[in-house]
Amino acid sequence: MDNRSIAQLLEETADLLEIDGGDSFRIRSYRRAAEAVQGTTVALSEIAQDAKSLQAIPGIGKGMAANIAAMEETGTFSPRKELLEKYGAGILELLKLPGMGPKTVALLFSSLQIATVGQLEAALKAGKLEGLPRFGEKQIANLKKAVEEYHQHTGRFLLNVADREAEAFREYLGGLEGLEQVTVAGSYRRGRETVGDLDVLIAGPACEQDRATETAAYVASYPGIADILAHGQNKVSFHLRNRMQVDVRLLPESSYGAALQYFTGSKSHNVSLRQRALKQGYTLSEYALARVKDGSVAAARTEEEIYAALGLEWIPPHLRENLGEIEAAEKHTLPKLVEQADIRGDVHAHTTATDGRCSIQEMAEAALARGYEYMAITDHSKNLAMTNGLDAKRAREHMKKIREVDAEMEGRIRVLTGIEVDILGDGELDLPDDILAEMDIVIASVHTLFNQPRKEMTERVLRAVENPYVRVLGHPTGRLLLLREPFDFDLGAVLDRCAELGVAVEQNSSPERLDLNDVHLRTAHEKGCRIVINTDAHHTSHYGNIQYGMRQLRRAWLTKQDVLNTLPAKKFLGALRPRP
DNA sequence: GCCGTTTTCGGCCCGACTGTTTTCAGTCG
Repeated sequence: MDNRSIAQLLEETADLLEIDGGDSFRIRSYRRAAEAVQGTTVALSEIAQDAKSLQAIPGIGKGMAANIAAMEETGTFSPRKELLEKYGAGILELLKLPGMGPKTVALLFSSLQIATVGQLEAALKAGKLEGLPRFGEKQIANLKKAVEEYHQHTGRFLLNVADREAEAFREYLGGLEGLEQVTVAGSYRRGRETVGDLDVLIAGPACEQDRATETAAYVASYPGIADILAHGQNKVSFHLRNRMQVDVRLLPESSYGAALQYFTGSKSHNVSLRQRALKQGYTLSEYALARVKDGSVAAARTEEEIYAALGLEWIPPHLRENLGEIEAAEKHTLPKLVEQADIRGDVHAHTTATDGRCSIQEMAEAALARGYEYMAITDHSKNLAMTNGLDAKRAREHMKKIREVDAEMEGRIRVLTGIEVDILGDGELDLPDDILAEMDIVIASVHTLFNQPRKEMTERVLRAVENPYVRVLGHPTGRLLLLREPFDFDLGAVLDRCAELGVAVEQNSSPERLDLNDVHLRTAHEKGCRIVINTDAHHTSHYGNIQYGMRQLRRAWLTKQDVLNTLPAKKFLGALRPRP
C-alpha cells in the first residue's frame, strides 16, 4: 500500500471518530499521523513490519506503528471498517459539504437516520430538518445550496489528484513491452483545473491485432481498479478506488495523431476544426483527416500533420477551447505562452514559525535549487491562531531572521521579507502599518471566505486592498469559490480595484486551493491587473506545485510579459505597488 | 494516541465568525 492510501485510511478514521464523538486528542493523533505519513519520503510499505523505523517518524508511536503494520498486511483498517459499518459508507461524503462538521452529521444521523447526501437532500425537501436544534431558516438554506453545489461538482477531481492517478497508471503501463505512445488526453491534457475522467491513449506494437487482447488484459489487471465498466479489444474502461473513471484506448500508430486530436478536445474546438476541414474539402474524425472526394487519408499519424494540412500551426492543448486559437493559428499569431522556466521567484512561503514544516534556510535553499533568483518568506499573521500566526513582536523578530538568512545566502538568492496578513471582518488588517511598512512583500489574504455572505466579502476585500502597504492580494477567490460557480462574490470589482491601485493578484498554485481558473485570469489580464504566480509552499517539496497554476496561466493566453515574477528581483520589486 | 518526562501521566495550536441563541455551539483555517 502506498503512503497516500495509508494516510487516507488514517484521515478517514479520524473523521469517523469525530462523528462518533471520540476523544479529540486521539483524533488529532490520527490526523497528525496521516500528515506524517504523507510528509515522509520513505515508502512505508518497505518498513511496515519494522516498528522501530516507523516510530522514528514524529507523530507515529507504538499504536500507529501497529496500525500501519496491520494495514499493510490486511489492506484495510478495522476501526475504520467498524465505524463505516455503523454509519454507512456515505457518511464521509456528508462531511464534505461546507458548513457540515462532525457534530451536525452526528445529529442528523441520530435524529433522522441521515447517512448520505441523497438522504439529506430528501429530508431537506420534506422539510424534516425544521425544528431540529440549531436549524433555522438560514442554516437550512445554506445546506440546500451546499447540496446543490455538491451535485454540480461531484465526479470532478482537482488537477493534482488526476495527475497522481495518471502518473501511477503510466508507470504501470511502463511494465508492458511494445508501447510506443502513452498520452492522457481530454481536459487533463488541456490543463483544466478540474478533471472529470482520464482518457488514456496508447499505441505501439502491443496494440496491434495479434497482441491487442493480451494488452487489454494487462490494462484490465491494473491493481488500482475498483470495478471494470468495459473490457474489449480496443477499449478498457474502469473506475479507480476514488471513483475516477479511466478510459484506455488501444490505437494503431498510423492514426494516433487523429485520435489524440479528437480526444483532447475541447468539443467546441473540434467542432470548429471539423467545419474548417469541410470547407477545405476534408472530413476530420478520430481516425483521420480524409479527403471528402475519395476518402483518402490526408493526415492521421501526428497532430502536427493534421493541423498543418488544415493550414494551421500546431495549437498547444491549453488553448483548445475555441476562443480564437484557430484564427490565431492560421495567421501565425498564437501567443508565446509563459513557461515554468520563465519564473524567477516565488514570493509566498511559510516556515516553522507558523504552519510550515521547514526552516527559512531550507525554504531558501530549495528555492535556489529550483533555479530561482529570489523568494519571500510570508508567514501567517496572528489572526490565524491555529497556525501560531505572528503578532507584531514575533513578526519583527522573524523579519530579522529572514534578513540574516538573506545575508548568509551571499547573493546566491535574494530572500525577501514578507507576511501573509489576514483580513479581518471589517476589512482591517490584523497587523499595524508600521510593521507592514518594513516588509518587502505584504500579501493580504482572506481565510474565511466561504462561510460568509459573499456580498459582504467583496466589501471586505475591497477595503483591505486600500491599505497602502498591501502589495499582493493573496488567493483572491479561495478554493471553494473556484468550485462553486456561478458565485456572487464580485471578483470583477475586486480585480478592477487591484488594477487601479497596482496591487498584484496572486495565482496561488497550491493544488487544493488553486485560486484562479483561466476565465478568472483572462478577466484579470483584460482589466490590467498585475499577476504573480506563487505556490504558498509549506514545505520545500511544494515549490513543484507551480505547474498547476502555470497551466491556468497558459490557458488564459498569458505570456512571459504578463506575469510579474518572470522579472529579475530588482525589477520585480520595482513593479510592485510602491510603498507610501 | 503521541510525547516528554519531575518515567507513569498530564498536556496536547486557538481565535474569528455565523447562526442560533439570550450566552453559546459549531465550523473553519
